[in-house]
Amino acid sequence: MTDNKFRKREVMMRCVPMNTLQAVLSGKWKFLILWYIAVSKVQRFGELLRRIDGITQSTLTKQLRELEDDGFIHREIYKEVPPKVEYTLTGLGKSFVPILTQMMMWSQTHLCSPDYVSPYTEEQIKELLRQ
Amino acid sequence: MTDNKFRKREVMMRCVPMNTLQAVLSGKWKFLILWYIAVSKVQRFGELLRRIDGITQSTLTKQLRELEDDGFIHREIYKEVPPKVEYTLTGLGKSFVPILTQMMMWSQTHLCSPDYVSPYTEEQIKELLRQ
DNA sequence: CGCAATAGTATCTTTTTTGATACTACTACT
DNA sequence: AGTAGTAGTATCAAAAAAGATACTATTGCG
Repeated sequence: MTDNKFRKREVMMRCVPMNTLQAVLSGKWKFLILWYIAVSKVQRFGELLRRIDGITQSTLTKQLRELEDDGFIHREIYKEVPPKVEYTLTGLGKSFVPILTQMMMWSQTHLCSPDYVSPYTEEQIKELLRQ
Repeated sequence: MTDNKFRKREVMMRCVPMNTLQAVLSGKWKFLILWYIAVSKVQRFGELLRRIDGITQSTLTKQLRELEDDGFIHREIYKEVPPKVEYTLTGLGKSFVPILTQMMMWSQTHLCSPDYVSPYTEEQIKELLRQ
């Protein structure tokens, strides 16, 4: 699976940037999943399922497949028992992290209550903005 | 309608930033609508309908109402015949424009074909990043 | 009078997305 | 032999989102 395979190829060809982005990352979970993978770098399926509040197993599976098909994440299967699968960001995925980080920060200051305390350290943020 | 009225208040109270943002701006059209309003600053209903490819009138109405309820846009009704309604960004909406702009630019370089030519001038981009 | 123009609303239907539930495979451990 | 643990799949159901269609109001114009 390379960074150049997209589910919605037609959209990409005559690309209108916002339309394409919207087509690829719309839905209820995509940003959240990318964010959780970005923050902890490597994620196993079960851990994502536990962390992302409210998502079901089948939905998570589908969303991860789509993100993989669209080139945002890589799925590494370890031939172990019990099974182990790790999800990591691809180059494309990593390049999107600074935007996710800014979205998180924007939401923090504009949507969350004023006394909200960020769970992320400044160093963490800096790193997320860099990658 | 102020910047502090949200459709999904419960989400905001115990705010987990990415969750809240996702809850408020998910769906197939929100980013696109905000983007079109941001780029041309003031928009009439019919113009948005013509510009946003594939959206239907009833869907556009619904999405605009939600964006209004969530404090991103302002709806100005002119008591004229035929009717005239203009949509503009609120303070909250404007504060989100730099992120939209970066999303657009990211999509341009990472999703669109390499020979894609941006329809936006550098000055326009600069201004969009500032506001 | 009949029509155009604009921004809708009100219903109903379809499509898409998400969820619930049950099931599988493999191995180690008790 | 039965159970736990992981990452699923398969099927069906429900909910949410989006779309189609018909309708409204107002006024100026021919």
